[in-house]
Parts: sequence; C-alpha cells; structure tokens
Amino acid sequence: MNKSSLYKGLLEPIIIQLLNTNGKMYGYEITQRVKEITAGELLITEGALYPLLHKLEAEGLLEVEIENIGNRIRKYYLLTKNGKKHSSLAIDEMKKLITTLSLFLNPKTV
Amino acid sequence: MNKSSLYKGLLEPIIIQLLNTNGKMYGYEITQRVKEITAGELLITEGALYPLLHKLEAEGLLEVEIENIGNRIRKYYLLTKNGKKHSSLAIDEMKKLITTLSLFLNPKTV
DNA sequence: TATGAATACCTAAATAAATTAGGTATAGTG
DNA sequence: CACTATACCTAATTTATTTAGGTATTCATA
Repeated sequence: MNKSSLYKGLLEPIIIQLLNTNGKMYGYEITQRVKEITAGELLITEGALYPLLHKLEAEGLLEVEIENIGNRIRKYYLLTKNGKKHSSLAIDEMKKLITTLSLFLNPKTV
Repeated sequence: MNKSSLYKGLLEPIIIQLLNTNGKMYGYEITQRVKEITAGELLITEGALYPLLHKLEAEGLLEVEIENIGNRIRKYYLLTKNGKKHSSLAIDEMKKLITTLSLFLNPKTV
C-alpha cells in the first residue's frame, strides 16, 4: 500500500476475498500474490498484514494451519465457517464501493 | 462515511471530482449532494470535510468565494488552475482503484 | 564459504484520516 | 415559540496504516 493510499480500509475485504478464492494462504504469500495480481499497484506491508491476520483469527473469521518447511514454520490462514459467511458481505461491500465511486466518475447529466 | 468504512482516503478525490463537475460548491452543499448522489450510502461528516477543505485551500488546490446569504455566510470552494491539473490525477487514481479491486472480485482462472 | 537476497514470521512507535462530540449562529416551519 | 434545517467550525479520540525495527532459515553467487 503506497502513496497517500486510497486502499485504506480495503485490506481486510481483500484478504478475505483472496482466501475465499484461493482456499488457504500464508502471510508472506499474500504479500507476494497481491503484488503480482495488481502488477505492483498494491503493496501490502507486513506491519499492516500480520496484526490484521491475528485480529481476524481472534474474531473467529480465520483459522490457522501450521506447516513445517524444513526448520521454518509457515502459518496458513483459511476462512472458518463464520468467515465464509462474512466473505460474501465483504465482497458485496467492495462491489458497492465500485458502484458508488462510479457515480462520481460518471455523473448523471440528465 | 459510515460503518467501518471502505471510503477512507477517498474523501479528497471525491470532493475534487465533485468540484470538477459542478464548478463551485460550499461545504454543507457537498455533504447533502453526496448523500443524495449515493442514496445515503456515503455520509460525509463535517468533522472530516471542513478540515480537508481548509487543507486543500492551503495547498493551493482550492480557492474560496464568500457569499452572503442574508446574515449568514456561505463559503464556495472551486478548483484553482493547479487544482484542475490535480483533478485529472485524482480521477485516474479512482479509476485505477476500481480496476484493481475488480482484479480481486473477478480473479483470472486461466 | 561467507555474503547478501529471499523467505517467513513478528512488534511498537509514529502518522494519517477519519469519527465523535461538541460549539456558534441564522433561517424556516408547525 | 420551539424545533429542524442550514452553515460554519474545532478538539479529542479512534482506527488503519506506515515506518522501522527485530529474529531466523534457505538459497544463490562471487
């Protein structure tokens, strides 16, 4: 997330939507996938990401599966049952945001 | 701006775009027009709006025309020459945001 | 073979942008 | 005459992020 960012507040729904389509992902993977998907437009900082993942886990929207890669751990996050319900809301909110912004970009000149 | 808002950071480009299409507007008018345009989806609080208008004026993007309505003043804001240049950037950023969000909502399943 | 980059996790202080909760005052409505 | 709408404003607080660290493993390369 760069510049004076318009993406504020969008990190949570973006992560939820990513997990919704990709099943399970770990933190570092999320930062890389987002960079790749957006061609570098959106760069998620780890300082924002990890605390958010922990918050969503505490709220019961995400659960963790720990995997050992050699001597290193990897924490996969996936949506809980509750998180899946929540994900449709997050998606609706993003769609609504797009619709609302479009109202300003394409003003009705009736 | 309500709920745990996705609109954070969007207030500035929205105002700039509004002034770009409407010529000049005053603060209270902006709150009402936005409510109307978005059918109540986006409610701008005055505590966010007025400090932002002052900031944009201080940065030279907006200028003020004061009008007296009876015994009451009304401060119309309009884009300066510099503000107009800036407005195309703001619009591009909003369009880019929409494009980027769409990447997550409509993932490429190649 | 050691040095740096990439992978992978993390936290705390500072900053930015909003909300919340006030304030003043005039004009219009029931 | 009271209440709502219009119209401006600010300060303290909250929220979400950036910035700037930290630890440790794995891989490439000079």
